[in-house]
Amino acid sequence: MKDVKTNTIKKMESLLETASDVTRLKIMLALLDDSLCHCEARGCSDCEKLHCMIEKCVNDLASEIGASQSLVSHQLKVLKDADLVRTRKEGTKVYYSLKDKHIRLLLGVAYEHVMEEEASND
Amino acid sequence: MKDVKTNTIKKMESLLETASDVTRLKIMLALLDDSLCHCEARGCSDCEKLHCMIEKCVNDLASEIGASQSLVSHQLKVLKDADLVRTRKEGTKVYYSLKDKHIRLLLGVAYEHVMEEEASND
DNA sequence: TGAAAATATGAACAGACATTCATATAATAA
DNA sequence: TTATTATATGAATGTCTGTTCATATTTTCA
Repeated sequence: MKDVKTNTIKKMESLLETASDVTRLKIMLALLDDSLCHCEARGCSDCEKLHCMIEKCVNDLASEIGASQSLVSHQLKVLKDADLVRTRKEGTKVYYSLKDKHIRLLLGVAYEHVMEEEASND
Repeated sequence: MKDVKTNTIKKMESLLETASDVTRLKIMLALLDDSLCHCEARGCSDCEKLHCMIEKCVNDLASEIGASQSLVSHQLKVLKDADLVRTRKEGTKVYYSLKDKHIRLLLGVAYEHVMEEEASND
């Protein structure tokens, strides 16, 4: 990890920057929900036991996290442009899901860090 | 991962936000450098094989990443306030090191995501 | 065709933030 | 003490970004 190229660091910044927003985190956590896994039915290839990927449309995400349709759509565009989510169109609806296991890992690491911090002190 | 508390999400945002800056990433990557490990000599307890933790003082970090002393000090304060680094004072010098393995993991996941992305396309 | 549903987009504003410059503080040595 | 080294801090500035509101686009169905 010694000589990391400037361009690589910029891409790391972009990834973390995109992930570091409450609204976008709520969206991604909603897409990380492990209680509603339909991976097998959808033929998902890189499903993991506890961090299973699901997909939800814009309005459902908006009502689930309690934000306006416009805001969610704006932030989904940010997530899409940064390649953190993928889309699937069906009629008038657009279903969003997390891009790959790196994103799930990133959320998992951040989550565990916060949880351990909460458990240890303050 | 279904019902994540608002406060937990805010802490996740704070962690990721703190990590998502080129200058701070350069600093942390400099502290992740695996070629200068002195962990055993320092009695480091949570050292890992390839991601060994080291410590460096402010001026050394500044010259290593090519930034001003003031900027590095400012950003180190941000990292310290967010609990991503720890400090050790020795005379007039202050040595900084990464806080724990979660931070190393976070950097590792972000790094691998970018590297795989670079390898696969664009 | 027109209406309705779902999503996307553009403009605008307020608040936050990274960087620089100058200066202050702390610790050591002479 | 004074000088020097190392680090921290305050103010100022320019830029970026999250959110809202209004509106546009796209698709389906009658």
